Amino acid sequence: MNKSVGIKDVAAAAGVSVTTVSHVLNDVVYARVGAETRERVHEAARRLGYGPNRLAQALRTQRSGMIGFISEEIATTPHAGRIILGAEETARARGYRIMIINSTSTSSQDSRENDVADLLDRQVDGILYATMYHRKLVVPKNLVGLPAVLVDSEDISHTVSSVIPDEIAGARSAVQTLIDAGHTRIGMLNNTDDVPATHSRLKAFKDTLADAGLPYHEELVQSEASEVPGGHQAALRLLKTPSRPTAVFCYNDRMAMGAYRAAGELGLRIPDDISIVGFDNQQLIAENIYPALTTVALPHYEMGAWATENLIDAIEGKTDLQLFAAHPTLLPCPLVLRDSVASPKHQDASSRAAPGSPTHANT
Amino acid sequence: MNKSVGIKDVAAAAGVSVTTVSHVLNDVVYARVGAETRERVHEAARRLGYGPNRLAQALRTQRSGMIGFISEEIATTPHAGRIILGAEETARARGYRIMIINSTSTSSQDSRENDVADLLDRQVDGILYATMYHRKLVVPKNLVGLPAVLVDSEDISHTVSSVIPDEIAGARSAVQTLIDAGHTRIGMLNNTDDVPATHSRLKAFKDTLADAGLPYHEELVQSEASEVPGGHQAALRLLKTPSRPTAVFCYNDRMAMGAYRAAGELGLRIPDDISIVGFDNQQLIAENIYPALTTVALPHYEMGAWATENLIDAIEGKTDLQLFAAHPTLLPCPLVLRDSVASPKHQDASSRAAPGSPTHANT
DNA sequence: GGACGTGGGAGACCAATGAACAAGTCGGTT
DNA sequence: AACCGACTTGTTCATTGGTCTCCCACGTCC
Repeated sequence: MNKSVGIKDVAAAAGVSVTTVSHVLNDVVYARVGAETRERVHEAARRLGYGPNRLAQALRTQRSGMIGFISEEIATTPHAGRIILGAEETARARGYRIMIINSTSTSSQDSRENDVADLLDRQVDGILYATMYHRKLVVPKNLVGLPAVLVDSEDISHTVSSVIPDEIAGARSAVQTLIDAGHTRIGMLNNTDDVPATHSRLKAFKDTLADAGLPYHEELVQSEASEVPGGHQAALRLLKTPSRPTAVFCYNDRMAMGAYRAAGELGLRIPDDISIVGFDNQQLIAENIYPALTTVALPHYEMGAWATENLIDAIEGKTDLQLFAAHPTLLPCPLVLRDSVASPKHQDASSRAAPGSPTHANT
Repeated sequence: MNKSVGIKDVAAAAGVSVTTVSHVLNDVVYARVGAETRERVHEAARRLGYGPNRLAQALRTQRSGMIGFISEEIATTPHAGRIILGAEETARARGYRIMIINSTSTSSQDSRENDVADLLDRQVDGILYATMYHRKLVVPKNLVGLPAVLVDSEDISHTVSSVIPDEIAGARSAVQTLIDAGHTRIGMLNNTDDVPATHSRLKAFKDTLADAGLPYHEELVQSEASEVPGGHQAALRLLKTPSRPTAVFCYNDRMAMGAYRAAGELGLRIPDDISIVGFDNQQLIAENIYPALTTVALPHYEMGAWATENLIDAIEGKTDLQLFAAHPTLLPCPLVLRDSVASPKHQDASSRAAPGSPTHANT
């Protein structure tokens, strides 16, 4: 096409050397250039529509202004988009761009190392490594020593810094909002996978109950696969216990969706007969089921932003990421209030709605 | 850190010149290098873990191997992830990488041009421009003439090639599946926005009815905002008409979700009393509502892949994108069969389920 | 006439590619 | 015996688009 304009075109147009053009356009402090020459250069650059070739620049300065972003399963979860967005926006604000590589949670350690090497060949200044849910992983070994931050996961050996959601605090606030509404018999629908969230959310559940002086019974926690059918099954078991809880804290929004169905089948209205809170704030679900679900948001955007901000600080020598490596940084999980929580009806806990009685369907 | 190895390190290790290393590593056809030397070079490169500096390479060859991806609202729709994934995977398979820039549908024409210029400064070989839903747009003027493909939108002036979903065929197959199940009174819940999909899906609805010799009545189409509440309202109107349809084609899955709620409230079971088909195949909804929703999938992954494949072909001179510019390329929208469609019960159409009768909740 | 200040340029360098050229070998020719 | 290609095997050098470290020319001042 139209041969793109280079610095030498600007130099010729302004009648100066390329060195001078570089000096004025980069505002080099030690450069001594007359005001009039300066103006000529700027004018010529503007007129020709000059933009520096970032590759040539990168080659010389050893700084590409590019950040590699390795993400597992970019597409399987809407959350990934939020992380990318957080990373992209803060990177851009600081003059960096994001180069994306998609990986899978099942890919071999070798292939992970290749992804890193690949990015390194392209001279990225740093690497963001994101997983699709919070977990502990062994990082590719060529990642250590580099400016790098893990997003939504922890390095099992604690050599790479990382940022994760504060599950405990988030789960506590979810349970607390139930307690604050006056509930004293609260159940939980938990996940069966051995991931950090399963344990932290359960621990937060127990601790919050204990702090409030509320009793905890084994049968109040029912576990199943963390999908809608699992939530449905677990909720059915939970809601059929002799002393039915008046509120349920769900491992995630999908299980909560299953709980909605179970409640509907048992003729229980939400939130009148039973309050429900979820986790994850998957908008498509939480906003759209009826009544809208009160849940805990995962700070995906914020994690992407935090990781990028600190990665760039490290790249620019303003921070030492090693300082963060020992412990993951925790970001708050804010409670999102919607319509699925209410005060329990003050009547004898044994008075149950007759199954099959007229009721609104919960969608 | 460890000074990364360059071609000259390999050259030194193998006892040859850098040119020779370049020649053997790139398998340059006209290079005459002895087999033994070749082996020495390969061995040295392997031993040192050499990988070429892609930036230097790009500078010299005027080909960066990078594709710019401008996406509107990366995070607002899960669909964007599928497009990115399709683009990333096919790009990677061909040795290219994706550089992402997030834009917004509200950003000014100037800012769009800046995004393109930005990518150009970084020497991308081509540009993918994706929107979050199918629409017509005026492209940044510095995009024309470049290797570029629009994903999920059309250039209003038809100068840039693009790929979009085949809405018509997709909608037809949705309606047809209802007809094939034996339905003769079919309603539609449509969107109120003036976007291409609103018109194509309606047209496909009417045409398919006509082709099957089925009558079309105005009151069979109810329009509202294309979200759950809109679907709920529109479905309520539609299902309360004197001659209630036995099947409903919904503009999208969110409206279908609203229809589920309306059906539940009216004591209508899906699919026994009413069959429903959606559009979009938003997995979080379609797979999780009860019963699972039969719907039409939008080929996001495929559009990303097609666009990238053809963009790279154009970059490599194997294709002329101008050939595609006049008409957008249509990709099929496959029907995804789940559980929300059944044959209508063969009884008098006036026998209605009594509202409020015992029923499963539809979640 | 040396020191100093001002305005600007030459040329190396970053890590590669690629066109042109050079050195060594060998068989054949005159 | 000397020379002449032809072939093999590598190397030299310019180039890509910038940045950056000197360096130089010219005035001026004391």
